[in-house]
Amino acid sequence: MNPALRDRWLARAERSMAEAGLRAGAARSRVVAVMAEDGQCLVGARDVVDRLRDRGAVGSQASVYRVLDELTSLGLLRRSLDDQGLAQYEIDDAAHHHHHLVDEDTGRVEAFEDADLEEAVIAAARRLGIELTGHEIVLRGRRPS
Amino acid sequence: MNPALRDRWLARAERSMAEAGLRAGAARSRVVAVMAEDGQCLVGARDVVDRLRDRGAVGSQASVYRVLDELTSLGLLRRSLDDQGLAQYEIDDAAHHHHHLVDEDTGRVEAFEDADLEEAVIAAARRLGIELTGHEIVLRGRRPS
DNA sequence: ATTCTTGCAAACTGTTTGCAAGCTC
DNA sequence: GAGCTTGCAAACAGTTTGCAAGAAT
Repeated sequence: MNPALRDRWLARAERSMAEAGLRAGAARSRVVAVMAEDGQCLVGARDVVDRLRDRGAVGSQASVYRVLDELTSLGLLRRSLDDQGLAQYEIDDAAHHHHHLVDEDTGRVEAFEDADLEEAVIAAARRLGIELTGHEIVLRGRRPS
Repeated sequence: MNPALRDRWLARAERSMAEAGLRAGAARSRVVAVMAEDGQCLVGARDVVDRLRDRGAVGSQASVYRVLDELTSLGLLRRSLDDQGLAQYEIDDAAHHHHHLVDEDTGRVEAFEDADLEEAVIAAARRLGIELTGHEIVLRGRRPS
């Protein structure tokens, strides 16, 4: 977990929520706090629910899902689905552009950045004659032991 | 739709199914036929169901889902999920390695191949120190009009 | 004749929604 | 005090599964 990123995002989140007229209710505050810490790479919506319920911090999963959805609409989170169709979220931060690496052995997902790969994507888009608006890359593999 | 690919896949499908002791029931045959034609790029499971039901070719969606799942287990199809978590399938053919390009305007998905991009992926995996077992790339963009 | 396949309907699971009570500003 | 938030429970949708009737070999 990257503390600088966490704080930057928290600051932005607070600003965005205030601007949108959203109040600091219990569920919302807790979800934001969890995402700032654990949402720097993909977290399952279910995991967020469980983490908050274990702590007794949030009463219902509906609230968690609702807040995650809201934060996504505000551009604070990015939503995706895992292989099984379960919702996952991660912080949406312009300066933290990254892709995902899935370990075939453990199933664990981690983030990576690679400037050359980015350039290759841009070059490919040019060859295809499209104006690129986004892209996602998932690498699957194993770490040699 | 590429007829050569269709025929190659149909032949392989027939062989694999026979080897597995699967019989040529109505539902299975129809699903295979549809996938050979329309499954060269991602098709929604639901679309397959609808297409076959409109034709009166298959009585229940359960059969379609079952067959799609079977074909995936046999390595004949590859399964994924769209943005909304709906199941999608496409032909799994070694010689037809491709990625996907999503048109931001229409939402339509099409396949593309790009050798340089493939190399960039391999190079990135090497830099990351992983043994690559697979990868997926989704490009989003729009075609300049 | 035997075994696989199909269709039906019910079950399942994660996610979403309606509503009344509670809390924030 | 007004109106946003929350929690509960019920609804939802796509997908999966159990089972009895119907085919394929």
